[in-house]
Amino acid sequence: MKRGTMPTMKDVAKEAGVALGTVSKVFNDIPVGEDYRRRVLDAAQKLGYQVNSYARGLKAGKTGTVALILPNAYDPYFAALADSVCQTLARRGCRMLMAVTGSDPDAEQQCIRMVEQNKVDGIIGLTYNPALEIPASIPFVSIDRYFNPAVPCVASDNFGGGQLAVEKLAERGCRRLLFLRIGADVPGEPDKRMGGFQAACQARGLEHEALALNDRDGYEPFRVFLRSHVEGGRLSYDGIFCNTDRLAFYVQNMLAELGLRVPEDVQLVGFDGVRRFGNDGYYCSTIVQPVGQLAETSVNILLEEDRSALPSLICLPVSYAPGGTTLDG
Amino acid sequence: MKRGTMPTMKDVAKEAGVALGTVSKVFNDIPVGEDYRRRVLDAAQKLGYQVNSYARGLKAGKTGTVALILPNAYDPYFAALADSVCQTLARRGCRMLMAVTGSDPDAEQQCIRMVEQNKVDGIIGLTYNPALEIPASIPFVSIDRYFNPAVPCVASDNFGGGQLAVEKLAERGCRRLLFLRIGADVPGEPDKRMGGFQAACQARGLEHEALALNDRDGYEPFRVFLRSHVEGGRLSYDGIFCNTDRLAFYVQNMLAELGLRVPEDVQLVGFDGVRRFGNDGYYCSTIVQPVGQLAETSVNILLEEDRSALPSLICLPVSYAPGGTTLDG
DNA sequence: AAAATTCCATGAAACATTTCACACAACAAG
DNA sequence: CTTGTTGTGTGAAATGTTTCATGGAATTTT
Repeated sequence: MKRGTMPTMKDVAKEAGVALGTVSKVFNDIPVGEDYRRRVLDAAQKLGYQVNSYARGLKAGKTGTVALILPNAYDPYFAALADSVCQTLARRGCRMLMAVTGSDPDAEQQCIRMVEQNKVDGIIGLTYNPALEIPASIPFVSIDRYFNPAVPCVASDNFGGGQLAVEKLAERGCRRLLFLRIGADVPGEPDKRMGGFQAACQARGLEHEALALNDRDGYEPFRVFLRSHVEGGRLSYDGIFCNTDRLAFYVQNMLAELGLRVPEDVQLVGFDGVRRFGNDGYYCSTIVQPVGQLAETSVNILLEEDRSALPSLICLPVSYAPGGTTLDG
Repeated sequence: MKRGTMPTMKDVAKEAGVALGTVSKVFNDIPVGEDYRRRVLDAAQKLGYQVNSYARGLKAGKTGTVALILPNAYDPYFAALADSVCQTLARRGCRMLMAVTGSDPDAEQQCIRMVEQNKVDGIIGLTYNPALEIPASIPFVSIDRYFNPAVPCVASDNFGGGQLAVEKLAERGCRRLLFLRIGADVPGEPDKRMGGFQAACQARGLEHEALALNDRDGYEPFRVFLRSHVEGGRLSYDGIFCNTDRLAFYVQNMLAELGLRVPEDVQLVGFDGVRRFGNDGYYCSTIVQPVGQLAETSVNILLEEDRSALPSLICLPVSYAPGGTTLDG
């Protein structure tokens, strides 16, 4: 072994006085005589040997690296997801390659090509391009967006979350509910929140209305809408369900501007379970997405050995967390 | 080329009717006859060829991947940094491998070994283990923590930030200043915020005091301290500088509990420039860290070809942003 | 026009691993 | 004592690149 370079398996083999293949077996948990195993591990320890995962990847095809493709890493929901995925992968001895797309369809496609080139063992994608070309040669799991039965999709139980929000608001005395939605206009699992809201309202015979807008429209139309529904200092609704915590936050400010008190006059429930400073309180009462489970499930499916019968959609249970914008005991 | 497998350079060479080396040159931007270049690119296009960066990494040593090691990905400052680093690297044609440590010294060391094994081209570390063993074989840039002159460290101008906070508070009429600090007790660049605060107060002849606590103590001691400094409904201080936005947020709540109005009775400045929901308003008036520049600078130093004369510490200018907790015009 | 020089495509070797056919030893069965 | 069987270490081949010494063609020089 030359000085200054990293030791190789060959060096370890020589040091331990065993064959190259034996060293390989030891580092791949292939049964080997206990005495041999010891000798190899001792030699490796002494030389400071570490497997070169690029050489391994070249021959074996497996690289122990998984790519996570996200719109961005700063949005707290995405950040929490990235953190969870990274931890989950580490627990399974894998590394995480991260790529951010800025929600740009072309960038998404390019990211996929980029990480594909890097020979990752799989891709977890949180993408918005409905026409995304998903590589057939490499396992892919989608979060929050369903493509087709052949592409496993992991998501929160968005429909159930919509129902849960209605249930909680109704339990707390609300009778006239409003659903507010903002987001991209590519169809995705999160859109089912509205369906759950409507189904639950109908089942309970509650008055309800919905206003669904696109990101491009901004938040102003909500303000206009709310203002036009105030009569005699009272809002026509006593409960509002927003499709994201961020929207709920804006709405809370708008209501304050209109002189309406939350939660006394209007109760408010958001969605996501986003936390202040990443790990502190909630911004509002909210339907919490099981971020840890989303990560865990995605990774499990991605690394599943038997890929012959994978689920096409998995919905994970959401929960309710009070955050001061509802009348909780 | 066998069906179902990825095409290799050899396949491209055969398809294009050129030699293997020629194909390699084309994909490494090594000058090659224009007609050859065309033929190769056409063939690659036709076959859907992509360089196998593991094979490349094996032979060339360069892998086009950089590792980012962070305590976690959900804290908004870290999340913003991760996002910026990822974007900066993408712009330079590199991928980002991310590892989270949970601020555990052992985990930090293990992360380094893990990514080292992955043959990354460099490591950007945001670590807390002062005794961290930094691999000599691989470029390393530290953010916010200075190890020794041989390890380049990139940080905000924390001292200047402390001064700036005092300056802004003084300009807005504050005369009796308080510095509050919470954090780990490993020494790091962020500790200089206090030095800047004190220097600026002395230079201006302002009354001032400081309370520096450890994470373990929690926030309660601050509450006790503040309460004990209220006399006749007035706080002994009219300006508070907190070493993080998060602390400032807590302090804001504590002040409200004490019946003190912000900013009328007490003005408050935080540090970090952390944004609500990752990209919305600030939590408080704050000293903003230049996250984009931190990322850019770190990457530049990391990928610098000539590693003979690297800076040992680079401080980047911070700025002030009003956030409602100060009396700004 | 011949010689010298430049240019540039060529393809074999090297990189660090995994895999697999092989051989050898040990042991059981006939 | 021979034959068959099992178990396990061995080392060559293969993986897809980059690099570099080589040589042939084109161009310049004398």
